[in-house]
Amino acid sequence: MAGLAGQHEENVARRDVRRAQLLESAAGHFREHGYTAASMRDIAATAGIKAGSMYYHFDSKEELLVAVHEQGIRRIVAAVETAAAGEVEPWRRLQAAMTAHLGGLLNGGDFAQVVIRELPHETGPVRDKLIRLRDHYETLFRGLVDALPLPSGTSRQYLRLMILGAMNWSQTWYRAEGDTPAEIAEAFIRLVKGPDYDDD
Amino acid sequence: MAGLAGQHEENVARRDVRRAQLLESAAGHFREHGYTAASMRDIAATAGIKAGSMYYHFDSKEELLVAVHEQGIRRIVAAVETAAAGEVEPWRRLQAAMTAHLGGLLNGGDFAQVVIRELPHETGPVRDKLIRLRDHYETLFRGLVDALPLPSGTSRQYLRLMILGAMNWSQTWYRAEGDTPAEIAEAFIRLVKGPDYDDD
DNA sequence: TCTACTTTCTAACAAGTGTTAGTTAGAATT
DNA sequence: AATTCTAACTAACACTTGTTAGAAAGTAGA
Repeated sequence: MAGLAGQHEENVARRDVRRAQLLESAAGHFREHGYTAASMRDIAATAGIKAGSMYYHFDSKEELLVAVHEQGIRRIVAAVETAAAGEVEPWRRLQAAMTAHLGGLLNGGDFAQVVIRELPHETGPVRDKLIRLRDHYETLFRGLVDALPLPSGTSRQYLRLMILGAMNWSQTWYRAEGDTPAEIAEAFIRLVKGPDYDDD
Repeated sequence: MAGLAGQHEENVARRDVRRAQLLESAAGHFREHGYTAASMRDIAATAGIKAGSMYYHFDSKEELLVAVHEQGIRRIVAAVETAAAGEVEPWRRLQAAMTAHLGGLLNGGDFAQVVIRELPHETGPVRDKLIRLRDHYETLFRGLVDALPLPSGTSRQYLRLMILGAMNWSQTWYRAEGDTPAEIAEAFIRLVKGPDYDDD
C-alpha cells in the first residue's frame, strides 16, 4: 500500500458524498412535489449535475425513492433508539421516543417526511420493499408499548396504532410557531396515560 | 310551459349524471395512482368518453380534483352528522361519529380516501381551497370533543388531533379481514376514555 | 506521457402530458 | 323547416417525462 493511507477509500468517499448530495436533493423534491411530479432534471439540477448523469449513481427513479426511504427510516430509527435508551421507566421511554419521532418528522429534514407522506400507490416490488421498511420501524414502537404497565384488557395493538397515527398525522396541522415536538409528545402521553400527573 | 313539467330540469339532471360519472372515475384513478400520475385520458376512458370531452364538464384537471375533494368531504360530513345525531351521550356520540368516519374511509368509496391521501403539495389557490374544505370538516369533531365530560386539565385540542390522526392513519394498516370500523372506533374510544367500562 | 478508470455531458428517443380548436351528430326550441 | 344548444369527437400543439448511448472531460497510477 502507498504512503498515504487509502487512496482507494478517498474515491469511495467522494462517491458517497455525491450520492448523499443526490439523495438530499431528491428528498427535497419528493417532499415538495411528490414522487411523480418531481422530475429527474430538477433533482439533478439542485445537485449541480445534468439529468443523464444521475444514472451513473442510480439505476432508476424508483431506486432513488427507495434509497430516500431507506435513509429516512434509518435516521428516525437511530434518533428514536437513542432517545429511548436515555430513559428506563416505560412511560418516559415512550415519551422520549415520541419526542424524537416528532422532532425528526416536524423539524428534521425532508427524508422523514417523504417516508410518511409518499406512501406507495403503485403495486409491484417497490411497494413491497417500502412497506417492509416501514414495518421494521414500527416494530420499534411495538416494543415500547408492550413494556408499558397497563390495566389488563387494554389493547396494546390499538394503543400503538393510535400513537403512530397521532404522530404521523401531526404533519398536517403542525406549525412551527406552535408547541414544540416535546410538548406535543407530552400532551399525547398525558392523554393515553390518564390525568394522574405525578411530577418528580 | 309545456305539459311535461320541467324539460329543462331533465337536461340538467342528465348533465349531472354525466358529471357524477366523471367524478367517480376521477376519484378512482386519483386514489389508485395519485393525482399527478392519473391521466385525463384514463379518467375519461373509464367514464366512456374521450379526453377532450372532459373539458366540456371541467375547466381543468385541478378543478376536477377540487370537485372530488368537495364531494368527498360532503359525504363524510353527512355520514358523520347523521351518525352523531343518533346518540345523545357525548361519548356515544363521538364513538358513533368515529364509526361513520372510519366506515367511509375504509369501506366507503374512493372519494374519502382521496381527501385523506391526496394532501395538497402544490401551493396556490387550489391548496388553500382544499385546506379550507378540510378545516370545515374538522370543525365537526371539535364540537364533539368539546362536549365530552373530561377531567379539567385535559387538552381537548390534542385529544381531537389525536383522534383524527389515529383514524386517518388507519388507512395505512387497515385490512378488510381484520376488525370492523365499529370495533376500531370502540377500541380507540376505550383507550382515551380510560378502562372503566360500564355497559348499560 | 501513456493508460485506465471515473464521472459528467450532450443529444436524442419514444412515449405520455394537459389542453385547445374546429367539427359534427343529435336533441330541443322557435 | 330552420336554428340554437348540448355533448361529444378528432387531431393536433407544445411540452415534459424517464431513460439511454456515445462522446468528452477529469483524475490517478505506471
